[in-house]
Amino acid sequence: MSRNNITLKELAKKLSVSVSTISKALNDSHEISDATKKRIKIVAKQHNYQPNKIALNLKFGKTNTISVVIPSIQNYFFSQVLIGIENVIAKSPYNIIVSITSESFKKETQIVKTLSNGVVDGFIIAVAEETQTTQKFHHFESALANNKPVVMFDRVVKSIDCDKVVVDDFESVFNATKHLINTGKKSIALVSTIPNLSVGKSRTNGYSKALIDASFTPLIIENSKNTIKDTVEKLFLTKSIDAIIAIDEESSLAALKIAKKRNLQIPKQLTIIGYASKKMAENLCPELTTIYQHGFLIGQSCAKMLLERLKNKHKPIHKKIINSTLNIRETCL
Amino acid sequence: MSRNNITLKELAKKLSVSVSTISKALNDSHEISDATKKRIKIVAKQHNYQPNKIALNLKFGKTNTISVVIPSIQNYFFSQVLIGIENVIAKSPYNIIVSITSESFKKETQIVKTLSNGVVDGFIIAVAEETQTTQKFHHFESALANNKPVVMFDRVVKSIDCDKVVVDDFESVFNATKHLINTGKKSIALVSTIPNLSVGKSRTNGYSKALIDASFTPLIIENSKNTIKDTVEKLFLTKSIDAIIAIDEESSLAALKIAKKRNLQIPKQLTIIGYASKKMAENLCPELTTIYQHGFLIGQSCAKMLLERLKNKHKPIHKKIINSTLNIRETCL
DNA sequence: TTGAAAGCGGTACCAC
DNA sequence: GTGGTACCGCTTTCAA
Repeated sequence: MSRNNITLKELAKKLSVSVSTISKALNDSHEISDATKKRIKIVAKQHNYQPNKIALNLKFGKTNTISVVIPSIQNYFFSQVLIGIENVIAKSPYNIIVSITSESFKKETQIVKTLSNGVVDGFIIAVAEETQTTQKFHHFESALANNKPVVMFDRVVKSIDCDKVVVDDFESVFNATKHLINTGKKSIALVSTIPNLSVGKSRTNGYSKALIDASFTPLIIENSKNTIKDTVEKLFLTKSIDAIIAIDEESSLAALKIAKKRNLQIPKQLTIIGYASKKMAENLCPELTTIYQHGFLIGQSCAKMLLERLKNKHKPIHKKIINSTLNIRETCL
Repeated sequence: MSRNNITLKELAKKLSVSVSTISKALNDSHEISDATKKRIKIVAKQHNYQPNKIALNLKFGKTNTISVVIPSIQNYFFSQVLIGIENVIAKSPYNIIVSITSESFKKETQIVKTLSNGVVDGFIIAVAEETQTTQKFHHFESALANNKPVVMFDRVVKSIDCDKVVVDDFESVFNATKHLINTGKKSIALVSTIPNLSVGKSRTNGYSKALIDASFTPLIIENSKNTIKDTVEKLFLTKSIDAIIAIDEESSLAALKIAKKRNLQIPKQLTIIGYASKKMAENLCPELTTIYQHGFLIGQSCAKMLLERLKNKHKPIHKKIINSTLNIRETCL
């Protein structure tokens, strides 16, 4: 295990020429004679010279790196988005660094503040749950003030003036609920473990609106991921339900699991529409009807928007909406 | 949207003191009077001064950042490991940047080479599939030569002399197969979509050894993720099988799906042992018996090893083995 | 065609 | 207690 990379200075000494000559030669400047270029390049290769990125970053005040900040990596949606971002950025001169907040406000602020100070050129962010509950957004303002553009997706902050890519959460759940009503369901419950998230609220609102429009009373079951199964079990004991909208993966799995445990016939006695990855949905039994959010597309859009913004800081702020689709599978007819 | 962060120099001008005074004051040097410190700190806070990380990195020749390179983020195992790494690193002064190779050799070399040049202080890597097939490892050697320690996990390279954390792939599949033999299974097939991976080979070898030890003939079904279902279907048509060992998630899901399609009674007519995330395994029906790899622990071990190595470059190379456990669920008695 | 030197944004040694 | 300056590794302008 040897020392750090060889530097220009060391090469210069070895070759008895100046540092600037080396630099120019390696960058194929016309100022340098072909002979010297050749001589220098050979020695550089011998020593496996690689320019120090950090020095370049400092020199040019940019790093060609963008930061992707997501609350969790265990979440199929966020990993889909990440792949979409990757897909676009890989074709650009930029690199990605991914950070995970674990839904923590403190981690999020720390990450954003650290990376703002010269480490990255811009951000793609889905806001942590804790940040959405505390409603403290100073770190985003500071990044923007610092000339680091931000693109928010899915979990966005209304009051922050930046590019955004969002899902039609309200509409998609509204439509799904209407679909259930139209197929004759009389008692539709909503199950959620994400009441604190903006997306959870929008989805719940969409559900409520559809029910109220049809003169039904909303029945909203909210609880933590740990206790949601028990809560669903209680629901079945106390109410007679013929359909469930589960607005996150945990809720969806809990609803299906408990329904099966109680030997309910699906979808005959109970219809379920939920959220889950394609892989999960297709391997459950019965296969789960889902509201599919096109994470890959969302990621692509975020990346494109950020690249645009990095090119042109002054174009107007844009908010893009990506529509979800209802993927009908066995739990729903 | 204003300019970049304010610099020490600009602060110095505003306050009519020297740059060094500002720097010392903000770093609470005893050389500076309390009055001046106060004055400077107030103005610094007003202007939201944050030291430029890149300048510090260049100055000190280290970045307090470590790179985690994984082949895929869609893979439950790698995300488990990532959480484990996060868990340890979060308590250290280091930051993590995550990069995804998508199993591509080219991406992997690009990532490692780019980050080696001053961007990170060390690596935690699971080698890409393509790298394992091409058997080109120069980028790792170059990182090590560059004084950037590397910890490999799961997908490791024998010939590279670095710290490693591996799973007992051979033994765990050997034991699982023996378990099946001991419970009276006569015709045990192995299904795989990862014949090119070192871990796939080890698992398959473990299976073969157990069968041969018991004087059975191995029956190995290998194919791509896209076509594995068809291959399994053919298997059922041509052979009479009473147990399957599926050594990756795709294979496991395919085996279960096709078995159900053919109305085989599980585990009565067909026993299945596979690989899958806990969440997936518990929500399949019947629930899947899995070989569980303790990804979180593996991640923690990797992180601890790298931190140790960064502290002490000269301690002997270490290879740690994390044993898997067989999580018995409904597909196996 | 080559080299000297300034500068990117900090820190720290050494004078004063 | 405060300020000047060299240095980290590189690029680039300007002079030779």
